[in-house]
Amino acid sequence: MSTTLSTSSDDVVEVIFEAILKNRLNPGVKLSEISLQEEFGYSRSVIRQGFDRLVDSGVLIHKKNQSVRVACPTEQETKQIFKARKAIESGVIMILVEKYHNKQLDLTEVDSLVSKEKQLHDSEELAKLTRLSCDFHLTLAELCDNKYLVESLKPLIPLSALAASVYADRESNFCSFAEHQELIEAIKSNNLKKASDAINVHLDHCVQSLNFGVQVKTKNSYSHIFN
Amino acid sequence: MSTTLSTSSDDVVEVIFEAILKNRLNPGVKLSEISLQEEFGYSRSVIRQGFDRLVDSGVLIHKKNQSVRVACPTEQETKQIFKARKAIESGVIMILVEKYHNKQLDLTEVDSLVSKEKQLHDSEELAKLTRLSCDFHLTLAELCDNKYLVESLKPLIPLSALAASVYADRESNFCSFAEHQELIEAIKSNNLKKASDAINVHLDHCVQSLNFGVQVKTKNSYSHIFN
DNA sequence: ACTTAAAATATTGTATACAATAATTGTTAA
DNA sequence: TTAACAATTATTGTATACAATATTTTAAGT
Repeated sequence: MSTTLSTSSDDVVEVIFEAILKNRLNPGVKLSEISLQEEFGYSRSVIRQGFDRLVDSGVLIHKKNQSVRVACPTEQETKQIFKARKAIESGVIMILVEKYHNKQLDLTEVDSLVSKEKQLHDSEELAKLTRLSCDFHLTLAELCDNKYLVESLKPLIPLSALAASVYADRESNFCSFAEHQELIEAIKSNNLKKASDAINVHLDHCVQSLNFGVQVKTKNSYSHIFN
Repeated sequence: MSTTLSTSSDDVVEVIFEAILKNRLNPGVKLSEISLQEEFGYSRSVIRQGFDRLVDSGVLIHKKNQSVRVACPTEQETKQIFKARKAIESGVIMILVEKYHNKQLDLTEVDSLVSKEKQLHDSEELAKLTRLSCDFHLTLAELCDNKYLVESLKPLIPLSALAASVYADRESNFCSFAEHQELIEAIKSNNLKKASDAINVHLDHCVQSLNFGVQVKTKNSYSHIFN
């Protein structure tokens, strides 16, 4: 839930979210307040405000008297994240089906998102794809016109991206645009059951595509990752 | 999502949540940092950290350069809050039905919560009832063993309590313990459909019991509400 | 070379100072 | 009395200082 009028710490939150979605900030990376002070031009207190909010959402981890670190979801946490997403996003889809049925829903934005995904997929630019597929899920939530639902989902998206950056290998089809397309078609078909199944299957597939056997490796440097 | 090791601002968050659930802090009440400084014994920076987190969750409202205020959900916001809850709590119930079916769920805690609710209802101590019915819903979420789901639901509970304190009149049966009992029975019957319907109907009833015609009145003083 | 311990450095936790802004009070005029 | 405006007070937004804690480096001993 953002403050009614934007404050400086919003920048910090936004930039770090963005860096995670762009795969610039990797799981486990340490972020010290004074270092980022130079990066942002704000004083430590402002940086810290942003950190606190990110810690609250689970995207940063904070142990007392230690620097915050980018979260590195375990296998169990990843499964929890997607279970929570299934709950929230099932609700999102239910609302959207109803809205669509009542002709109160404009899907052109998501349609174009999906076709952009297809383009990037075909041109094999995988780095940017993560970003787009995150946008897809968040945009669906935003179309519900329910800020509480959006705020519930919001932290789970970068967390999912972090999980993917740890456990998804190159050839794994982590968050398939084809399934996004099917989901939209299901909504358009006014078929609640079909749409509901589609989102649940899609999110299950996300988890199934991950390889939890990999050795988790964390990086420590973070220069030039915020622009 | 709490910090891994607890910090001082946790106290602030906890105490304010508590005060709302106990109906001590009413919607619209202004909270200044320096005033609460004396109340808590922490310095302004710590109070502010707590405020920031509560603003993030939507429980406090913050406009730039003005004191934070306890949220006062509008009719539309209240409906959004309960729509979001339906999404999240439907997911909660699905998980619990599965867990119960696999004999991995111990319901004694919620059973005793419901019977306490019944006792309070019979003795007509309505003030404490709000607190218990909030606990009921949060406890169900906690039984899922999914911190993300719990954190999604957590801010919606005090927001619901605030909505109730504005729109529920004395005789309205806002969050009926009888329906809580039915919900638990449905889970125990291993009937997913029945349980899923029960939570949706219950949350719909909560909204329907509210009277949005009332004149919203906000208080301004807040002495002796935190203990 | 390797381990351990101590010293030095860096970073966080909290309090506080000061400027910018909002809220309040007081005064004057109609 | 009431309304409008000015002066005062109170409160927030941000930066910074200092103590407490963690991390890193250095040095000594084996």
